[in-house]
Amino acid sequence: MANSASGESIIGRFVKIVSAFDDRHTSMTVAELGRRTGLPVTTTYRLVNDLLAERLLEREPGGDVHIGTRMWELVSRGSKMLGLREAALPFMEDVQAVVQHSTTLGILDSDEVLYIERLGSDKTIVDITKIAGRLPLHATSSGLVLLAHAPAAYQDSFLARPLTKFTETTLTEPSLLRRHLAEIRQRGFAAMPGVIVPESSGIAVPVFGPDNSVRAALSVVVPRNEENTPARVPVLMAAARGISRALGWRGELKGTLRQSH
Amino acid sequence: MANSASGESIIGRFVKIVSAFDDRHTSMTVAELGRRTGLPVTTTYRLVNDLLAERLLEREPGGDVHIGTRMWELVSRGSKMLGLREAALPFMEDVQAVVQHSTTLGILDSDEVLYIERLGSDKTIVDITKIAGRLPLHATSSGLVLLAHAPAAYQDSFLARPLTKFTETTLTEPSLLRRHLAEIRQRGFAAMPGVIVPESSGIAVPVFGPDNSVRAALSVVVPRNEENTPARVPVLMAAARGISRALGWRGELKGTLRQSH
DNA sequence: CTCAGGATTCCCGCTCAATGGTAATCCTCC
DNA sequence: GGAGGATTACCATTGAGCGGGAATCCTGAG
Repeated sequence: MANSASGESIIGRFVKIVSAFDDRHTSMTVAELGRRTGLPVTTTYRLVNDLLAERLLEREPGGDVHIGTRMWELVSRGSKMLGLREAALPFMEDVQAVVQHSTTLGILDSDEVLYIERLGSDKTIVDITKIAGRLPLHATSSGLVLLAHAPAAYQDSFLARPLTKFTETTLTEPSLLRRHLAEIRQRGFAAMPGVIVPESSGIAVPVFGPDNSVRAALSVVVPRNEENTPARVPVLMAAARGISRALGWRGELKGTLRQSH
Repeated sequence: MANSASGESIIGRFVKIVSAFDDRHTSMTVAELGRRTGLPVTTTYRLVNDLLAERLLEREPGGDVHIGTRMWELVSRGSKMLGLREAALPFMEDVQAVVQHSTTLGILDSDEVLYIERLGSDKTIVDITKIAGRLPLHATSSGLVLLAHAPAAYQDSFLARPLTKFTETTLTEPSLLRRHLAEIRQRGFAAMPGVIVPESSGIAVPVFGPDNSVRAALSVVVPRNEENTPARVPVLMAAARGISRALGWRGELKGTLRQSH
Protein backbone atom coordinates (compact mmCIF):
# COMPACT_ATOMS: atom_id res chain seq x y z
CA MET A 1 0.00 0.00 0.00
CA ALA A 2 2.57 2.54 0.91
CA ASN A 3 6.16 3.21 1.57
CA SER A 4 5.49 2.75 5.23
CA ALA A 5 6.71 -0.27 7.13
CA SER A 6 3.22 -0.79 8.45
CA GLY A 7 1.83 -0.79 4.96
CA GLU A 8 -0.66 2.04 5.10
CA SER A 9 -1.26 4.66 2.50
CA ILE A 10 -0.91 8.33 3.24
CA ILE A 11 -4.64 8.67 3.00
CA GLY A 12 -5.00 6.12 5.74
CA ARG A 13 -2.68 8.08 7.93
CA PHE A 14 -4.51 11.24 7.13
CA VAL A 15 -7.66 9.63 8.40
CA LYS A 16 -5.87 8.51 11.54
CA ILE A 17 -4.74 12.01 12.20
CA VAL A 18 -8.10 13.60 11.69
CA SER A 19 -9.76 10.88 13.72
CA ALA A 20 -7.52 11.67 16.64
CA PHE A 21 -9.53 14.83 17.15
CA ASP A 22 -13.02 14.74 18.58
CA ASP A 23 -15.33 17.01 20.52
CA ARG A 24 -13.39 16.25 23.68
CA HIS A 25 -9.97 16.71 22.08
CA THR A 26 -10.15 19.54 19.60
CA SER A 27 -6.48 20.41 19.93
CA MET A 28 -3.31 18.70 21.08
CA THR A 29 0.44 18.73 20.75
CA VAL A 30 2.00 17.01 17.77
CA ALA A 31 3.72 14.50 20.03
CA GLU A 32 0.42 13.56 21.58
CA LEU A 33 -1.10 13.29 18.16
CA GLY A 34 1.65 10.83 17.34
CA ARG A 35 0.84 8.82 20.42
CA ARG A 36 -2.88 8.78 19.78
CA THR A 37 -2.45 7.72 16.19
CA GLY A 38 0.35 5.27 16.87
CA LEU A 39 2.39 6.72 14.03
CA PRO A 40 6.18 6.97 14.28
CA VAL A 41 7.28 10.30 15.72
CA THR A 42 9.18 11.62 12.74
CA THR A 43 6.45 10.60 10.38
CA THR A 44 3.87 12.41 12.43
CA TYR A 45 5.83 15.62 12.37
CA ARG A 46 6.43 15.46 8.66
CA LEU A 47 2.83 14.75 7.89
CA VAL A 48 1.57 17.42 10.26
CA ASN A 49 3.85 19.94 8.62
CA ASP A 50 2.45 19.09 5.22
CA LEU A 51 -1.04 19.52 6.59
CA LEU A 52 -0.15 22.80 8.23
CA ALA A 53 1.25 24.02 4.93
CA GLU A 54 -2.10 23.39 3.31
CA ARG A 55 -3.94 24.88 6.27
CA LEU A 56 -5.77 21.62 6.81
CA LEU A 57 -4.41 21.81 10.32
CA GLU A 58 -3.60 24.96 12.24
CA ARG A 59 -1.04 25.63 14.92
CA GLU A 60 -2.19 27.70 17.84
CA PRO A 61 0.01 30.02 19.91
CA GLY A 62 0.64 27.38 22.57
CA GLY A 63 2.02 25.02 19.94
CA ASP A 64 -0.96 22.72 19.88
CA VAL A 65 -2.53 21.93 16.58
CA HIS A 66 -6.18 21.66 15.67
CA ILE A 67 -8.27 20.98 12.61
CA GLY A 68 -7.97 23.94 10.30
CA THR A 69 -10.66 26.31 9.25
CA ARG A 70 -9.81 25.54 5.66
CA MET A 71 -10.55 21.90 6.16
CA TRP A 72 -13.91 22.62 7.71
CA GLU A 73 -14.69 25.05 4.95
CA LEU A 74 -13.74 22.78 2.08
CA VAL A 75 -15.59 19.82 3.43
CA SER A 76 -18.66 21.78 4.44
CA ARG A 77 -18.88 23.60 1.16
CA GLY A 78 -18.55 20.51 -0.97
CA SER A 79 -20.54 18.11 1.12
CA LYS A 80 -24.08 17.12 0.35
CA MET A 81 -24.80 17.44 4.04
CA LEU A 82 -25.07 21.19 3.65
CA GLY A 83 -27.86 20.93 1.14
CA LEU A 84 -29.83 18.61 3.34
CA ARG A 85 -29.19 20.79 6.32
CA GLU A 86 -30.18 23.99 4.53
CA ALA A 87 -33.37 22.41 3.35
CA ALA A 88 -34.21 21.13 6.78
CA LEU A 89 -33.25 23.97 9.05
CA PRO A 90 -36.17 26.35 8.50
CA PHE A 91 -38.62 23.56 9.20
CA MET A 92 -36.65 22.39 12.16
CA GLU A 93 -36.83 25.89 13.56
CA ASP A 94 -40.58 25.77 13.28
CA VAL A 95 -40.78 22.44 15.02
CA GLN A 96 -38.45 23.65 17.68
CA ALA A 97 -40.57 26.75 18.25
CA VAL A 98 -43.61 24.58 18.91
CA VAL A 99 -42.19 21.55 20.64
CA GLN A 100 -39.58 23.37 22.66
CA HIS A 101 -37.33 20.50 23.51
CA SER A 102 -34.79 19.12 21.14
CA THR A 103 -35.14 18.60 17.41
CA THR A 104 -32.67 16.48 15.46
CA LEU A 105 -32.02 15.40 11.92
CA GLY A 106 -30.25 12.10 11.38
CA ILE A 107 -29.16 9.96 8.47
CA LEU A 108 -28.28 6.30 8.10
CA ASP A 109 -24.56 5.69 7.86
CA SER A 110 -22.50 2.61 8.62
CA ASP A 111 -25.33 0.87 10.41
CA GLU A 112 -25.89 3.73 12.77
CA VAL A 113 -27.77 7.00 12.97
CA LEU A 114 -25.50 9.91 12.32
CA TYR A 115 -26.96 13.16 13.57
CA ILE A 116 -26.23 15.97 11.20
CA GLU A 117 -28.22 18.72 12.80
CA ARG A 118 -29.74 19.51 16.10
CA LEU A 119 -31.65 22.39 17.56
CA GLY A 120 -32.68 22.95 21.12
CA SER A 121 -31.31 23.63 24.50
CA ASP A 122 -29.78 20.71 26.30
CA LYS A 123 -30.45 22.44 29.58
CA THR A 124 -33.98 21.20 29.84
CA ILE A 125 -33.38 17.52 29.48
CA VAL A 126 -30.85 14.78 29.24
CA ASP A 127 -30.20 14.21 25.60
CA ILE A 128 -27.21 12.41 24.27
CA THR A 129 -27.53 13.20 20.62
CA LYS A 130 -24.72 15.38 19.41
CA ILE A 131 -24.08 16.81 15.99
CA ALA A 132 -21.72 14.48 14.14
CA GLY A 133 -22.50 11.94 16.85
CA ARG A 134 -23.74 8.39 16.35
CA LEU A 135 -26.25 6.10 18.02
CA PRO A 136 -27.38 2.55 17.28
CA LEU A 137 -30.21 2.09 14.79
CA HIS A 138 -32.45 -0.15 16.83
CA ALA A 139 -32.36 1.93 19.96
CA THR A 140 -33.45 5.33 18.74
CA SER A 141 -36.63 6.58 17.15
CA SER A 142 -34.64 8.08 14.29
CA GLY A 143 -32.80 4.84 13.76
CA LEU A 144 -35.97 2.81 13.66
CA VAL A 145 -37.46 5.07 11.05
CA LEU A 146 -34.36 4.83 8.91
CA LEU A 147 -34.20 1.08 9.32
CA ALA A 148 -37.89 0.67 8.60
CA HIS A 149 -37.50 2.36 5.24
CA ALA A 150 -34.19 0.78 4.29
CA PRO A 151 -33.99 -1.86 1.54
CA ALA A 152 -35.10 -5.31 2.62
CA ALA A 153 -31.67 -6.81 2.04
CA TYR A 154 -30.14 -4.27 4.33
CA GLN A 155 -32.69 -4.93 7.05
CA ASP A 156 -32.05 -8.65 6.83
CA SER A 157 -28.33 -8.33 7.28
CA PHE A 158 -28.77 -5.85 10.07
CA LEU A 159 -31.23 -8.00 11.95
CA ALA A 160 -28.96 -11.01 11.58
CA ARG A 161 -26.48 -9.42 13.92
CA PRO A 162 -26.82 -9.59 17.70
CA LEU A 163 -28.33 -6.39 19.04
CA THR A 164 -27.62 -4.80 22.36
CA LYS A 165 -30.57 -4.49 24.74
CA PHE A 166 -30.27 -1.08 26.34
CA THR A 167 -33.45 -1.07 28.42
CA GLU A 168 -36.43 -3.40 28.81
CA THR A 169 -38.24 -1.64 25.99
CA THR A 170 -35.45 -2.13 23.47
CA LEU A 171 -36.53 -4.70 20.92
CA THR A 172 -33.73 -7.04 19.95
CA GLU A 173 -35.63 -10.08 18.82
CA PRO A 174 -35.55 -10.03 14.98
CA SER A 175 -39.13 -11.11 14.45
CA LEU A 176 -40.55 -8.65 16.96
CA LEU A 177 -38.40 -5.90 15.60
CA ARG A 178 -39.51 -6.70 12.09
CA ARG A 179 -43.13 -6.41 13.11
CA HIS A 180 -42.38 -3.14 14.80
CA LEU A 181 -40.73 -1.82 11.65
CA ALA A 182 -43.80 -2.72 9.63
CA GLU A 183 -45.90 -0.83 12.12
CA ILE A 184 -43.63 2.19 11.78
CA ARG A 185 -43.98 2.13 8.01
CA GLN A 186 -47.74 1.99 8.34
CA ARG A 187 -48.18 4.65 10.98
CA GLY A 188 -45.54 6.82 9.42
CA PHE A 189 -43.64 7.49 12.62
CA ALA A 190 -41.64 5.82 15.35
CA ALA A 191 -42.01 6.55 19.04
CA MET A 192 -39.55 5.27 21.58
CA PRO A 193 -40.10 5.73 25.25
CA GLY A 194 -36.75 6.07 26.96
CA VAL A 195 -34.58 3.76 24.99
CA ILE A 196 -31.04 4.69 25.77
CA VAL A 197 -31.75 7.26 28.42
CA PRO A 198 -34.85 6.22 30.36
CA GLU A 199 -35.97 9.75 31.19
CA SER A 200 -36.49 10.85 27.64
CA SER A 201 -38.67 9.82 24.74
CA GLY A 202 -38.12 10.18 21.04
CA ILE A 203 -40.50 10.53 18.13
CA ALA A 204 -39.25 10.36 14.58
CA VAL A 205 -40.64 10.59 11.06
CA PRO A 206 -39.04 9.98 7.66
CA VAL A 207 -37.84 12.65 5.25
CA PHE A 208 -38.03 11.71 1.58
CA GLY A 209 -35.89 12.55 -1.42
CA PRO A 210 -37.01 13.08 -5.01
CA ASP A 211 -36.93 9.36 -5.75
CA ASN A 212 -39.23 8.65 -2.84
CA SER A 213 -36.42 7.02 -0.89
CA VAL A 214 -35.84 7.99 2.70
CA ARG A 215 -33.04 10.50 3.09
CA ALA A 216 -33.18 11.29 6.76
CA ALA A 217 -35.17 11.07 9.94
CA LEU A 218 -36.56 14.12 11.67
CA SER A 219 -37.12 13.66 15.35
CA VAL A 220 -37.91 15.37 18.60
CA VAL A 221 -36.86 14.32 22.03
CA VAL A 222 -39.25 15.10 24.86
CA PRO A 223 -39.27 14.29 28.57
CA ARG A 224 -40.85 10.95 29.18
CA ASN A 225 -43.47 12.07 31.62
CA GLU A 226 -44.92 14.38 29.04
CA GLU A 227 -47.62 12.07 27.91
CA ASN A 228 -49.13 14.12 25.15
CA THR A 229 -46.54 12.56 22.91
CA PRO A 230 -48.94 11.67 20.10
CA ALA A 231 -49.86 15.34 19.79
CA ARG A 232 -46.37 16.00 18.53
CA VAL A 233 -46.65 13.70 15.58
CA PRO A 234 -48.67 15.89 13.20
CA VAL A 235 -46.27 18.79 13.67
CA LEU A 236 -43.32 16.58 12.91
CA MET A 237 -44.96 15.06 9.91
CA ALA A 238 -45.89 18.41 8.44
CA ALA A 239 -42.30 19.60 8.88
CA ALA A 240 -40.91 16.44 7.35
CA ARG A 241 -43.11 16.89 4.32
CA GLY A 242 -41.87 20.43 4.00
CA ILE A 243 -38.28 19.29 4.10
CA SER A 244 -38.98 16.52 1.64
CA ARG A 245 -40.53 18.96 -0.76
CA ALA A 246 -37.56 21.28 -0.42
CA LEU A 247 -35.41 18.33 -1.43
CA GLY A 248 -37.40 17.86 -4.59
CA TRP A 249 -39.87 15.27 -3.43
CA ARG A 250 -43.13 15.53 -5.32
CA GLY A 251 -45.61 14.14 -2.88
CA GLU A 252 -46.27 10.47 -2.31
CA LEU A 253 -47.64 8.69 -5.31
CA LYS A 254 -50.48 6.57 -4.17
CA GLY A 255 -49.55 2.92 -4.25
CA THR A 256 -45.89 3.64 -4.34
CA LEU A 257 -45.56 3.32 -0.60
CA ARG A 258 -42.30 1.59 0.03
CA GLN A 259 -42.66 -1.93 1.21
CA SER A 260 -39.80 -4.11 2.14
CA HIS A 261 -41.03 -7.63 1.62
CA MET B 1 7.89 17.78 -2.92
CA ALA B 2 6.53 14.60 -4.31
CA ASN B 3 6.98 11.87 -6.79
CA SER B 4 4.81 13.77 -9.15
CA ALA B 5 6.22 15.47 -12.18
CA SER B 6 4.45 18.66 -11.18
CA GLY B 7 6.07 18.54 -7.78
CA GLU B 8 3.08 18.49 -5.47
CA SER B 9 2.61 16.42 -2.37
CA ILE B 10 -0.28 14.06 -2.01
CA ILE B 11 -1.80 16.36 0.51
CA GLY B 12 -1.82 19.09 -2.06
CA ARG B 13 -3.64 16.88 -4.46
CA PHE B 14 -6.05 15.88 -1.79
CA VAL B 15 -6.88 19.52 -1.32
CA LYS B 16 -7.32 19.96 -5.05
CA ILE B 17 -9.74 17.10 -5.14
CA VAL B 18 -11.81 18.29 -2.24
CA SER B 19 -11.78 21.82 -3.56
CA ALA B 20 -13.24 20.64 -6.83
CA PHE B 21 -16.52 20.18 -5.00
CA ASP B 22 -18.64 23.11 -3.96
CA ASP B 23 -22.27 23.90 -3.28
CA ARG B 24 -22.93 23.99 -7.00
CA HIS B 25 -20.99 20.81 -7.76
CA THR B 26 -21.54 18.34 -4.98
CA SER B 27 -20.96 15.33 -7.17
CA MET B 28 -19.28 14.55 -10.47
CA THR B 29 -17.70 11.81 -12.49
CA VAL B 30 -14.10 10.88 -11.79
CA ALA B 31 -13.05 11.99 -15.25
CA GLU B 32 -14.58 15.38 -14.69
CA LEU B 33 -12.88 15.56 -11.33
CA GLY B 34 -9.63 14.96 -13.14
CA ARG B 35 -10.39 17.77 -15.54
CA ARG B 36 -11.37 20.21 -12.83
CA THR B 37 -8.29 19.50 -10.77
CA GLY B 38 -5.94 19.32 -13.73
CA LEU B 39 -4.44 16.08 -12.42
CA PRO B 40 -3.35 13.33 -14.82
CA VAL B 41 -6.15 10.88 -15.52
CA THR B 42 -4.55 7.78 -14.09
CA THR B 43 -3.44 9.60 -11.01
CA THR B 44 -6.92 10.89 -10.40
CA TYR B 45 -8.40 7.42 -10.58
CA ARG B 46 -5.84 5.94 -8.26
CA LEU B 47 -6.23 8.70 -5.73
CA VAL B 48 -10.00 8.62 -5.88
CA ASN B 49 -9.95 4.89 -5.28
CA ASP B 50 -7.82 5.37 -2.20
CA LEU B 51 -10.23 7.97 -0.96
CA LEU B 52 -13.20 5.74 -1.70
CA ALA B 53 -11.55 2.95 0.25
CA GLU B 54 -11.37 5.21 3.28
CA ARG B 55 -14.89 6.47 2.67
CA LEU B 56 -13.63 10.01 2.38
CA LEU B 57 -15.37 10.01 -0.95
CA GLU B 58 -18.44 7.99 -1.87
CA ARG B 59 -19.57 6.61 -5.17
CA GLU B 60 -23.22 6.99 -6.00
CA PRO B 61 -25.27 4.61 -8.14
CA GLY B 62 -24.80 6.68 -11.28
CA GLY B 63 -21.04 6.41 -10.93
CA ASP B 64 -20.48 9.95 -9.79
CA VAL B 65 -18.52 10.53 -6.63
CA HIS B 66 -19.17 12.98 -3.85
CA ILE B 67 -17.62 13.94 -0.56
CA GLY B 68 -18.18 11.14 1.88
CA THR B 69 -20.23 11.16 5.00
CA ARG B 70 -17.21 9.95 6.89
CA MET B 71 -15.22 12.98 5.84
CA TRP B 72 -17.94 15.34 6.98
CA GLU B 73 -18.26 13.46 10.23
CA LEU B 74 -14.57 13.37 11.06
CA VAL B 75 -14.01 16.99 10.27
CA SER B 76 -17.15 18.20 12.01
CA ARG B 77 -16.52 16.15 15.09
CA GLY B 78 -12.96 17.26 15.53
CA SER B 79 -13.29 20.85 14.47
CA LYS B 80 -13.45 23.75 16.85
CA MET B 81 -16.18 25.20 14.69
CA LEU B 82 -18.67 22.85 16.30
CA GLY B 83 -17.99 24.20 19.75
CA LEU B 84 -18.46 27.75 18.62
CA ARG B 85 -21.56 26.84 16.74
CA GLU B 86 -23.07 24.92 19.63
CA ALA B 87 -22.45 27.82 21.95
CA ALA B 88 -23.95 30.29 19.54
CA LEU B 89 -26.96 28.47 18.18
CA PRO B 90 -29.37 28.83 21.09
CA PHE B 91 -28.79 32.57 21.21
CA MET B 92 -29.02 32.84 17.48
CA GLU B 93 -32.38 31.14 17.63
CA ASP B 94 -33.54 33.75 20.10
CA VAL B 95 -32.34 36.58 17.90
CA GLN B 96 -33.94 34.97 14.92
CA ALA B 97 -37.23 34.67 16.76
CA VAL B 98 -37.26 38.38 17.45
CA VAL B 99 -35.65 39.86 14.36
CA GLN B 100 -37.19 37.48 11.87
CA HIS B 101 -34.84 38.01 8.99
CA SER B 102 -31.49 36.37 8.76
CA THR B 103 -28.99 35.82 11.54
CA THR B 104 -25.39 34.85 10.81
CA LEU B 105 -22.22 34.00 12.67
CA GLY B 106 -18.93 34.72 10.95
CA ILE B 107 -15.27 34.43 11.77
CA LEU B 108 -12.15 36.04 10.37
CA ASP B 109 -10.18 33.75 8.11
CA SER B 110 -7.72 34.52 5.35
CA ASP B 111 -8.65 38.19 5.18
CA GLU B 112 -12.30 37.46 4.70
CA VAL B 113 -15.41 36.74 6.71
CA LEU B 114 -16.19 33.06 6.73
CA TYR B 115 -19.79 32.39 7.69
CA ILE B 116 -20.04 29.35 9.85
CA GLU B 117 -23.69 29.46 10.74
CA ARG B 118 -26.81 31.05 9.49
CA LEU B 119 -30.44 30.99 10.50
CA GLY B 120 -33.36 32.44 8.70
CA SER B 121 -35.38 32.08 5.58
CA ASP B 122 -33.88 33.46 2.46
CA LYS B 123 -37.33 33.83 1.00
CA THR B 124 -37.92 37.18 2.61
CA ILE B 125 -34.90 39.03 1.36
CA VAL B 126 -31.88 38.92 -0.87
CA ASP B 127 -29.04 37.71 1.23
CA ILE B 128 -25.85 36.36 -0.20
CA THR B 129 -24.30 34.93 2.92
CA LYS B 130 -24.01 31.19 2.75
CA ILE B 131 -22.72 28.76 5.29
CA ALA B 132 -19.07 28.04 4.52
CA GLY B 133 -19.23 31.05 2.22
CA ARG B 134 -16.93 34.04 2.23
CA LEU B 135 -17.27 37.79 1.81
CA PRO B 136 -14.75 40.63 1.94
CA LEU B 137 -13.98 42.16 5.33
CA HIS B 138 -14.48 45.80 4.48
CA ALA B 139 -17.81 45.35 2.79
CA THR B 140 -19.87 43.57 5.41
CA SER B 141 -20.96 44.52 8.88
CA SER B 142 -19.53 41.28 10.24
CA GLY B 143 -16.25 41.90 8.50
CA LEU B 144 -15.95 45.41 9.86
CA VAL B 145 -16.53 44.20 13.38
CA LEU B 146 -13.90 41.52 13.00
CA LEU B 147 -11.45 43.93 11.43
CA ALA B 148 -12.10 46.57 14.05
CA HIS B 149 -11.10 44.19 16.80
CA ALA B 150 -8.18 42.57 15.03
CA PRO B 151 -4.58 43.27 16.10
CA ALA B 152 -3.23 46.62 14.90
CA ALA B 153 -0.55 44.98 12.79
CA TYR B 154 -3.16 42.97 10.98
CA GLN B 155 -5.29 46.03 10.31
CA ASP B 156 -2.31 47.89 8.91
CA SER B 157 -1.40 45.20 6.46
CA PHE B 158 -5.01 44.79 5.45
CA LEU B 159 -5.57 48.49 4.88
CA ALA B 160 -2.39 48.70 2.85
CA ARG B 161 -4.00 46.66 0.13
CA PRO B 162 -6.29 48.15 -2.49
CA LEU B 163 -9.93 47.59 -1.56
CA THR B 164 -12.79 47.07 -3.92
CA LYS B 165 -15.55 49.68 -3.81
CA PHE B 166 -18.81 47.78 -4.09
CA THR B 167 -21.26 50.66 -3.71
CA GLU B 168 -21.00 54.35 -2.89
CA THR B 169 -21.18 53.63 0.80
CA THR B 170 -18.26 51.21 0.81
CA LEU B 171 -15.32 52.84 2.53
CA THR B 172 -12.04 52.06 0.82
CA GLU B 173 -9.91 55.02 1.84
CA PRO B 174 -7.61 53.74 4.64
CA SER B 175 -7.88 56.81 6.86
CA LEU B 176 -11.64 56.98 6.64
CA LEU B 177 -11.94 53.28 7.19
CA ARG B 178 -9.66 53.51 10.19
CA ARG B 179 -11.84 56.19 11.72
CA HIS B 180 -14.89 54.06 11.06
CA LEU B 181 -13.28 51.10 12.77
CA ALA B 182 -12.56 53.21 15.84
CA GLU B 183 -16.19 54.24 15.87
CA ILE B 184 -17.24 50.60 15.69
CA ARG B 185 -15.05 49.73 18.62
CA GLN B 186 -16.55 52.54 20.64
CA ARG B 187 -20.19 51.97 19.80
CA GLY B 188 -19.80 48.24 20.03
CA PHE B 189 -21.49 47.46 16.73
CA ALA B 190 -21.24 47.99 13.00
CA ALA B 191 -24.11 48.91 10.75
CA MET B 192 -23.84 48.78 7.00
CA PRO B 193 -26.60 50.01 4.78
CA GLY B 194 -26.62 47.93 1.63
CA VAL B 195 -23.00 47.30 1.03
CA ILE B 196 -22.77 44.48 -1.37
CA VAL B 197 -26.43 44.13 -2.11
CA PRO B 198 -28.08 47.55 -1.98
CA GLU B 199 -31.45 46.28 -0.82
CA SER B 200 -30.26 44.86 2.45
CA SER B 201 -28.62 46.18 5.56
CA GLY B 202 -26.41 44.44 8.07
CA ILE B 203 -25.79 44.99 11.74
CA ALA B 204 -23.03 43.13 13.54
CA VAL B 205 -21.57 42.89 17.02
CA PRO B 206 -18.50 41.10 18.35
CA VAL B 207 -18.45 37.80 20.23
CA PHE B 208 -15.64 37.42 22.74
CA GLY B 209 -13.58 34.46 23.90
CA PRO B 210 -12.19 33.79 27.38
CA ASP B 211 -9.11 35.91 26.70
CA ASN B 212 -11.25 38.87 25.74
CA SER B 213 -10.24 38.55 22.11
CA VAL B 214 -12.88 38.61 19.43
CA ARG B 215 -13.83 35.17 18.23
CA ALA B 216 -16.66 35.88 15.86
CA ALA B 217 -19.19 38.40 14.68
CA LEU B 218 -22.90 37.95 15.21
CA SER B 219 -25.03 39.75 12.71
CA VAL B 220 -28.49 40.21 11.33
CA VAL B 221 -29.46 41.21 7.85
CA VAL B 222 -32.61 43.24 7.47
CA PRO B 223 -34.28 44.91 4.51
CA ARG B 224 -32.91 48.35 3.98
CA ASN B 225 -36.18 50.20 4.13
CA GLU B 226 -36.78 48.96 7.61
CA GLU B 227 -35.46 51.99 9.36
CA ASN B 228 -35.81 50.89 12.92
CA THR B 229 -32.37 49.42 12.51
CA PRO B 230 -30.95 50.81 15.75
CA ALA B 231 -33.65 49.01 17.67
CA ARG B 232 -32.04 45.72 16.71
CA VAL B 233 -28.75 46.48 18.31
CA PRO B 234 -29.59 45.78 21.96
CA VAL B 235 -31.02 42.38 21.09
CA LEU B 236 -27.91 41.48 19.15
CA MET B 237 -25.63 42.70 21.90
CA ALA B 238 -27.40 40.75 24.56
CA ALA B 239 -27.19 37.61 22.45
CA ALA B 240 -23.51 38.18 21.74
CA ARG B 241 -22.82 38.50 25.43
CA GLY B 242 -24.64 35.26 26.01
CA ILE B 243 -22.56 33.49 23.41
CA SER B 244 -19.38 35.01 24.77
CA ARG B 245 -20.22 33.81 28.23
CA ALA B 246 -20.94 30.34 26.91
CA LEU B 247 -17.46 30.39 25.42
CA GLY B 248 -15.94 31.13 28.80
CA TRP B 249 -15.76 34.91 28.63
CA ARG B 250 -15.99 36.44 32.07
CA GLY B 251 -17.41 39.87 31.33
CA GLU B 252 -15.44 42.83 30.16
CA LEU B 253 -12.89 44.04 32.64
CA LYS B 254 -13.14 47.80 32.85
CA GLY B 255 -10.21 49.45 31.19
CA THR B 256 -9.29 46.36 29.26
CA LEU B 257 -11.23 47.47 26.24
CA ARG B 258 -9.21 46.46 23.25
CA GLN B 259 -7.58 49.34 21.53
CA SER B 260 -5.57 48.97 18.45
CA HIS B 261 -3.28 51.96 18.46
C1' DC C 1 20.31 28.83 38.23
C1' DT C 2 20.23 23.97 37.06
C1' DC C 3 18.33 20.01 35.58
C1' DA C 4 15.00 16.54 33.84
C1' DG C 5 11.54 15.17 30.70
C1' DG C 6 9.25 16.10 26.98
C1' DA C 7 8.43 18.39 22.55
C1' DT C 8 10.40 19.51 18.28
C1' DT C 9 13.67 19.70 14.61
C1' DC C 10 17.73 17.80 11.85
C1' DC C 11 20.00 14.40 9.45
C1' DC C 12 20.35 10.71 6.15
C1' DG C 13 20.46 6.35 3.51
C1' DC C 14 17.09 3.05 1.87
C1' DT C 15 13.37 1.57 -0.87
C1' DC C 16 9.02 0.73 -2.66
C1' DA C 17 4.69 3.23 -3.41
C1' DA C 18 3.26 6.59 -6.27
C1' DT C 19 3.55 8.17 -10.85
C1' DG C 20 1.61 8.78 -15.41
C1' DG C 21 2.03 7.50 -20.11
C1' DT C 22 -0.18 4.10 -23.37
C1' DA C 23 -3.55 0.83 -24.53
C1' DA C 24 -7.39 -2.09 -23.71
C1' DT C 25 -12.16 -2.40 -22.07
C1' DC C 26 -16.53 -0.91 -20.74
C1' DC C 27 -20.59 1.95 -21.17
C1' DT C 28 -24.19 4.57 -23.21
C1' DC C 29 -26.49 7.05 -26.18
C1' DC C 30 -27.56 8.16 -31.10
C1' DG D 1 -23.24 -0.67 -34.75
C1' DG D 2 -20.23 2.64 -33.76
C1' DA D 3 -18.52 7.04 -31.88
C1' DG D 4 -17.10 9.37 -27.68
C1' DG D 5 -16.34 9.27 -23.24
C1' DA D 6 -15.54 6.92 -18.77
C1' DT D 7 -13.02 3.47 -16.54
C1' DT D 8 -9.67 -0.12 -15.81
C1' DA D 9 -5.22 -2.61 -16.76
C1' DC D 10 -0.42 -2.63 -17.41
C1' DC D 11 4.31 -1.34 -16.35
C1' DA D 12 8.97 0.80 -16.20
C1' DT D 13 10.93 4.52 -13.62
C1' DT D 14 12.30 7.13 -9.57
C1' DG D 15 12.21 10.37 -5.94
C1' DA D 16 9.01 11.17 -2.02
C1' DG D 17 8.05 9.08 1.91
C1' DC D 18 10.00 6.55 5.57
C1' DG D 19 11.71 6.22 10.25
C1' DG D 20 15.64 5.41 13.40
C1' DG D 21 18.70 8.18 15.88
C1' DA D 22 20.71 12.29 17.72
C1' DA D 23 20.74 17.17 18.50
C1' DT D 24 18.17 21.10 20.10
C1' DC D 25 14.65 23.68 22.11
C1' DC D 26 11.15 24.44 25.95
C1' DT D 27 9.32 24.57 30.29
C1' DG D 28 8.39 23.99 34.84
C1' DA D 29 10.15 22.11 39.24
C1' DG D 30 13.50 22.28 42.76
